Amino acid sequence: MEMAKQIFTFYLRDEGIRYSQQRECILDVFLSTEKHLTVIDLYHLVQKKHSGIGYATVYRAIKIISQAGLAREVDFGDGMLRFEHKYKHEHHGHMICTKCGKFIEVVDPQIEELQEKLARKYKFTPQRHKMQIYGTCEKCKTKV
Amino acid sequence: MEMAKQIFTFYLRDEGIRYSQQRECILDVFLSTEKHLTVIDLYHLVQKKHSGIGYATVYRAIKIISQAGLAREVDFGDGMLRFEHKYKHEHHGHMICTKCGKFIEVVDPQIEELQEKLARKYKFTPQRHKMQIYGTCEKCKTKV
DNA sequence: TATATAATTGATATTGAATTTCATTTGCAG
DNA sequence: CTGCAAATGAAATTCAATATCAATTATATA
Ligand SMILES: [Mn+2]
Ligand SMILES: [Mn+2]
Ligand SMILES: [Zn+2]
Ligand SMILES: [Zn+2]
Repeated sequence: MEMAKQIFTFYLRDEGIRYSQQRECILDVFLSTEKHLTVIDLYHLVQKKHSGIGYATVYRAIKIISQAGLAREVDFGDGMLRFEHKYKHEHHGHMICTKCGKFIEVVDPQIEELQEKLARKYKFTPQRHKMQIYGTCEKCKTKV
Repeated sequence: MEMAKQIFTFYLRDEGIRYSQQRECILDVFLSTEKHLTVIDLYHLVQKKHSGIGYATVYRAIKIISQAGLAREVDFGDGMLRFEHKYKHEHHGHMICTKCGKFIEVVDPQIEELQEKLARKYKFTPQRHKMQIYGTCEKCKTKV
């Protein structure tokens, strides 16, 4: 079994949360894509495998998957929360095209370091951070 | 008249948007505080001066104030959009305490420069960007 | 393995901020 | 002034997030 599923199984056990086919299916579907999914997106994907699984179950499952450390919530400011992989995916920022919605994931150790430094300066204990650049991607730049 | 109000007046004229007592009052109230206000916050403050002004008018006015370049929308991820001053306030990130809600405004030219560099690297034309660090402030660190 | 029981599920209801609608009011050009 | 389009304020609508609840199901234990 892949490591991500192991982590999930152990998390369930540790927290006294029950295993269920629904939760396994939802995790499988989530792990099988690298997209930044909204709950509705994930629900539609899950429907293809098991049309009986309800929206509320998907909603609750992805929350648990997040708590288990396998997903990270990302907010692109468009009114819907998204979920992306967290396990074996290093922290990154996003550059989001305001025209086509496409985004680029960016990693910059220098920025990360400077952020740590800022936190130290203000005696702030950082837990998570967010870096987003909104603008126009190369393709959309040339469009009218 | 202060410059900010000038800018607003000219923006209204340029856009063919009418002047109104309500809009002026809402702008005055907004300019008179340095807080990060939600629409409801601003509405309550406006109520103290002119109790007849409705929520929808405040909502519409702060949007116009933003468009005029006097306010910036900030999203601390708690489900309510906030507005802060933009005019004569340099761009900054936020460190937000997840325990008490307090936040610290941080400016780091090095990070800004690195972000520009990242954008260039991906041929991305940046319009605005966001940097937020969530964690625990000095006071809350010691609490249970 | 059968049973008790507490967690989970799925349909549905609720919440709350954002946004829209619309009848009335008002700014302002002529 | 007057006419009329824009603005206002109350209320309605939207929609994602979250809660509710009766039916179902996983799992501990006898
Ligand atoms: Mn990502
Ligand atoms: Mn600020
Ligand atoms: Zn684009
Ligand atoms: Zn604090």
